[in-house]
Amino acid sequence: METACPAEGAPPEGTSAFLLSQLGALSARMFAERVAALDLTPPQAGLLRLVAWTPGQSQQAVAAQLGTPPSRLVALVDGLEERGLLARRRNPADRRLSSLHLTDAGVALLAELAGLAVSHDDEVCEGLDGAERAQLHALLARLAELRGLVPGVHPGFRGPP
Amino acid sequence: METACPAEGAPPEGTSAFLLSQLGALSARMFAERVAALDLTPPQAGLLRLVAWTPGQSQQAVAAQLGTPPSRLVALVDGLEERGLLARRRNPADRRLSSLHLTDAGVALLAELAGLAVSHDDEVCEGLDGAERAQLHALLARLAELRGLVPGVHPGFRGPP
DNA sequence: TATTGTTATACTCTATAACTATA
DNA sequence: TATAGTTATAGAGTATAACAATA
Repeated sequence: METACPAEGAPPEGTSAFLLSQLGALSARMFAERVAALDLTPPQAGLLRLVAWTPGQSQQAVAAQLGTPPSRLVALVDGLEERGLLARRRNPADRRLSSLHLTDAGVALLAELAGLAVSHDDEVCEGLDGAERAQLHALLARLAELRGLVPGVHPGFRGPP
Repeated sequence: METACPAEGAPPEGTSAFLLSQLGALSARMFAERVAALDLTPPQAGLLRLVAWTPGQSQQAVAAQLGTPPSRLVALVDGLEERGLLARRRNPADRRLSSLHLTDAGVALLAELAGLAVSHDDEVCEGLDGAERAQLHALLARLAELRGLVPGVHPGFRGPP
């Protein structure tokens, strides 16, 4: 597996960290292609997912969870609202706040997204048998938990500081 | 590990593909921070690495290997050349071609980069014991090979189509 | 005419900061 | 005055296409 490198002291390209970056980028690109078929970008899909998970939150709260500035949410929500997937509900008690909710169409699309995620995962793991997939998943889940990665928050967002 | 989701049909956020994207993005961000200490961007580091690996290639050839348009290389090479890390050598036989080579300073910096890559890998794998690290590395290497990922080509570049 | 490297331009994405409306 | 959402602006990074030099 190790190949000789003509330049003295060249960095090891085959580290797990490097492979993780490569495969992670590949997985993200493949996912982006798939959600594009649903006319969604990965950040839009991530927002949809988060709103489904914790409905009724304010845009500020959602932005904080995603680790993105609130201003970025505006265009994101706008796009999904225009397509009837997401809805802003003004809080009558404090009219500055608008809580986010999925519409029925949004829930339906989310179901499609779920199916897509399954086939995406299958494509990414293609070539590994069942036992190997379980091993890989266990190791990745361990690392993610150790690093405090928020489940469901897409890498398109930085995540909380 | 599985938590209930209030929205029907929410996509499984804990797939290996999703974890791979999350951890890959994290690893890439951590690497970017480390190379920033050497005043390099990840694409610059990737270019340095590739030139070390296959010195003397034309910019067109390097661009093709990285899967990036040749025009993008210009600024990249400019920056590294100004810092005395990389050198263009005009081919006297065909003066359109300029081959790329590392300078001594470039080789020295590459050695630093190698050390950095090792500690980066260690940081990414922190929390796993030796056996688990070996398992993880084997699985990732298998996947990378199956997907035809070019060793050493940084995710900052798309890679050959 | 074809090819290498370069420049010019435009586009996408994101963050920062100023603004409004409510409180 | 303080806060939620919005708008405006600017920056980084990249791709596309036009260009000049050389063959």
